[in-house]
Amino acid sequence: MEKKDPDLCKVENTLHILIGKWKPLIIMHLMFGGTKRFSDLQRALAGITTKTLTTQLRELEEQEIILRVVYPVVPPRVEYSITEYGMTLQPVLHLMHEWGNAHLERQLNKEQSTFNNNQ
Amino acid sequence: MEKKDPDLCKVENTLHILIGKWKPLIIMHLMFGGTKRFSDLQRALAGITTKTLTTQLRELEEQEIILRVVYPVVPPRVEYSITEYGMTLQPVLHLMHEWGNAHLERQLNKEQSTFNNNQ
DNA sequence: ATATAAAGTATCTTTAAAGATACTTATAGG
DNA sequence: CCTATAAGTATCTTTAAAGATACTTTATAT
Repeated sequence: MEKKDPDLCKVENTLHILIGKWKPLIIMHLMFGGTKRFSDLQRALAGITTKTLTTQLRELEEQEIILRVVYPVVPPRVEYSITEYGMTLQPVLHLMHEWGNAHLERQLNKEQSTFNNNQ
Repeated sequence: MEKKDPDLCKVENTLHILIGKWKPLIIMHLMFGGTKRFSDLQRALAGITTKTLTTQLRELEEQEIILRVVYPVVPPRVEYSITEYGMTLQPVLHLMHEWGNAHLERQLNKEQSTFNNNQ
């Protein structure tokens, strides 16, 4: 990027962590809501299936963004939390949030002015 | 995010702009390489098909991230460039690049230590 | 009259992500 | 001994993104 060589672009690395319909939401729930159980997350992410949630959590765990702790009890108890490393994503997510918010407002304004022009 | 309400999370707005196997690369080419013709981009993004390139460019144009200028000549000449608004993505991409780069190095170190442990 | 060039369209096929649904496991409590 | 419970698996189907390939347009140079 500094060398103006897009082949050296590492943006995809970050994108790869974040891509997945539910991943940003999962990360933010754990980042700001603290430790959560599987069923807590499933409740919070209304509409996600167990299979999808499992897949997303396993991928995030593999990347060491989240931690999975299993308590050997019956019925099972599994707790998910953000790792220290996962927390390093916070500034990135924050900036993306800011830009995304501004982008949304821009789009609303655009629609509004289209509406006005059609009056 | 500030209110710790992930439903208000706007990260997806940004992600939506960036998602697409080639979009970050297209944006960065135009952001750092300046105005480019369709065929320039196709050459730069080795392996992309015309259909895919067209789709990605049209979506970015629709979001006003890039500008498409058609010169009415034969054979056609079409130039793509980043918009002023598109340039506002630069800090976001920069941070994503930094994090992605660090993440890559971390993964390489991890592999290295696995290798050492297996010696 | 024909071939060429740039920037696409139009279709069809492949692949990957996500969703729906049913099943499993092991034990504590009634 | 039967049931309920949490955290999943296992399969199958749907949907969306991307890729492959062939075709189109039209003024100009040959």
